[in-house]
This record gives sequence, structure tokens and C-alpha cells, in this order.
Amino acid sequence: MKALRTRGLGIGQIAARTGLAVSAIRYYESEGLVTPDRSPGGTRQFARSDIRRLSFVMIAQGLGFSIAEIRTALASLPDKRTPTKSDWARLSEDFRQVLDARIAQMQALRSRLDGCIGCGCLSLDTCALYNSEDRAAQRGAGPRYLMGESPGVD
Amino acid sequence: MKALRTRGLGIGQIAARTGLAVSAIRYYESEGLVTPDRSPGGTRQFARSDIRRLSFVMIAQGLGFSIAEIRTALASLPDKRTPTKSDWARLSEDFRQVLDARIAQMQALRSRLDGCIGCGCLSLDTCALYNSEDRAAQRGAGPRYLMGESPGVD
DNA sequence: TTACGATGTGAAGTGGGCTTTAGATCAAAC
DNA sequence: GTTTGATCTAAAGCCCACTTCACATCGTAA
Repeated sequence: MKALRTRGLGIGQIAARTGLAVSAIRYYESEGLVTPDRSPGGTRQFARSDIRRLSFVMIAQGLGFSIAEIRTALASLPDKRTPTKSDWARLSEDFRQVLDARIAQMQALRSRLDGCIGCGCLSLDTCALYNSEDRAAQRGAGPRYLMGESPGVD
Repeated sequence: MKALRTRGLGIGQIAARTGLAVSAIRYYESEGLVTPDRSPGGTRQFARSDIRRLSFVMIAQGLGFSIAEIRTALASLPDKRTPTKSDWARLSEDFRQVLDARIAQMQALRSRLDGCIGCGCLSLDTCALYNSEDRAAQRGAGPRYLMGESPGVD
């Protein structure tokens, strides 16, 4: 075999292939989501598999996961070695469960809406949404619980 | 009929009943999500129906809607008059459609995950998630599109 | 070798969604 | 009337996820 000549991808190439801004990729590195090599001169040298990593970051972001949560999820991938098919499959399976939970939650809310808001009572202390631990309900230092007024009037 | 003696609820009472922080409620007022009356002395006098309004804000927040989007949704409610059952029902119906769309999107992603990430290719240029217009995929000035590397290697 | 675009760094700026602070006023109980 | 806690405003601060800026270096093509 010949020596490996692939010098890695530059940040601009990664940006082009993922659609991320160069500054975002640098930010993600600062947050530990990717750990590119460096050339002798100091420029970042990304592996091709980093495109996949960053794609995952984008998807998870879109689903409302925070950087910290994504970092945790990515921690199950190998640091040094290129992730294998089964590395990704495992991550995917974990993710699928989160999605399942979130879908179930939204469906619960949807039917609640008909029952609570739709009927005009909006007494949501029993609402499945707010009794869950979903992160979406925990943004910032926001609302912790939710009480409706008593049904009937107003 | 007797004159209406209900002097409205104070911000502290609203906070207690919704679980929101007093500061958050004031912030929501500054954003136009609620428009309480004022007492002669200047303190806010909320209607009982404002609890419902704020509950809606909290739910929508939990689902990832921005203040601006929530303001738009709430615009369909009467400003002066107390919202009726059918006012809320209409709002609820609109909301239900958004939820339906979002649920469908997540389900699409879930099956994509098995097909794309699960298999190790992660070529998501055809992914339903990123071809949608959902707000969740538009946070900040982030990612616009998503390209995977060609399947097979890595 | 000279350019010139791509990339590097650190620091500051941005926008969303609130919270905190400071100092003043209100409102209800005593 | 006095006190005490609730509420008021404006302004500043905070966290997140980035972007923008300013200025230095890299790297490659001519």
C-alpha cells in the first residue's frame, strides 16, 4: 500500500459540503464537537468523516438539542478512529428513541389541545406535555409548571 | 346586575397560577403577548383569561415557537373582549395543524435515520427534514442545507 | 518571489428570552 | 399614619449559539 496522501479537508471545503458557516465550524470545534488535526502551518485538517459528524450536529440542532447534549451524544463515537457503520448505527438508535419520545409527546399534546384548549378550559395541570422531562419545555430558566384556572367560566 | 367588582389579578397572583416568573410576565407584556389594565396607582390588573393566554404562551414556547410567532397566533384572539370558547377553538385548530406538520416531519426523520445514519451513509440532501420550512431548522443564522459525502467509504 | 485568497486568533457584537439590580411607589394591614 | 411587602420602571446583565471584526499567517498559483 502507498502512504496515505489524503491531507484532510480544509475548513472551507467542510463548510461547502455541510452548508455550515466557517465560523460555525470553528465554534463547534471550540465546543468540542469536532477535533480536526492541524497542518504544520496551523490550518485545520478535517477527516471526511467529520462531514458526517457535523451533519449529525445539524440534525440534532434542528431538533432542538443543545450543544451540550449533542456533545454527549457524540461522545459515543470514537475519538481517534474513524467511526464505523455500527458506531453510527448505535448513535442513530439512541437518537431514534429520543425522537420516538418526542413524537409521542407531541401527539399527546395534540389530543390534549382538542380536549383542553379546544374546549376552552385549558386546565393543563394534568397535561402530558408538562409532566414530561423534555428539554423543549425547559428552555432557559422558564416555566416549571402550568396551572389552569378552574374550568367553566371565562 | 351588580357592578363588576373584580379588580383583576395582580402580577404575583398570575405568576403563582401560571408558574411564570413575575419578570417573565412583564417581559411578555413588553412583547405584546398580554395587555393588562392598570390600577389608578399603576399596578397591572390581569383578567382571569390572561392565565389562559399565558398558558398558551408557555405551551407554544415549549414547542419551540418564538415570541413573534406566538404573538401572531394570539392575534386571532380578541383584544378587548374576553376570548370565547370558539376563539380558543379556532386558535387550537390552527395550532393542531402546525403540530401535525411537525409530527409528520419527525416521523419522516425517524425513518430517515434508519435509512441514512443507520446505514452509515448520512447523505441527507434528500432528507425530508431539511427540505421543510420548519422553524426548528432555522434557528439563528444557522445551516441552510445539508450535503452528505458519497455513500460507501469512510 | 510575489500575490492574494483562505485560514488563523482573540475579542467584541448580535438576537432571543429572560433575570437582576436599584431605587421609587403602591396597597393593604395595623 | 406607619409599616411592610408587592409592584413599578429603566437599565444592565446573562446564557446560548453564533457572526463580525481586525489583524496576522498560510499556502498555492503565477
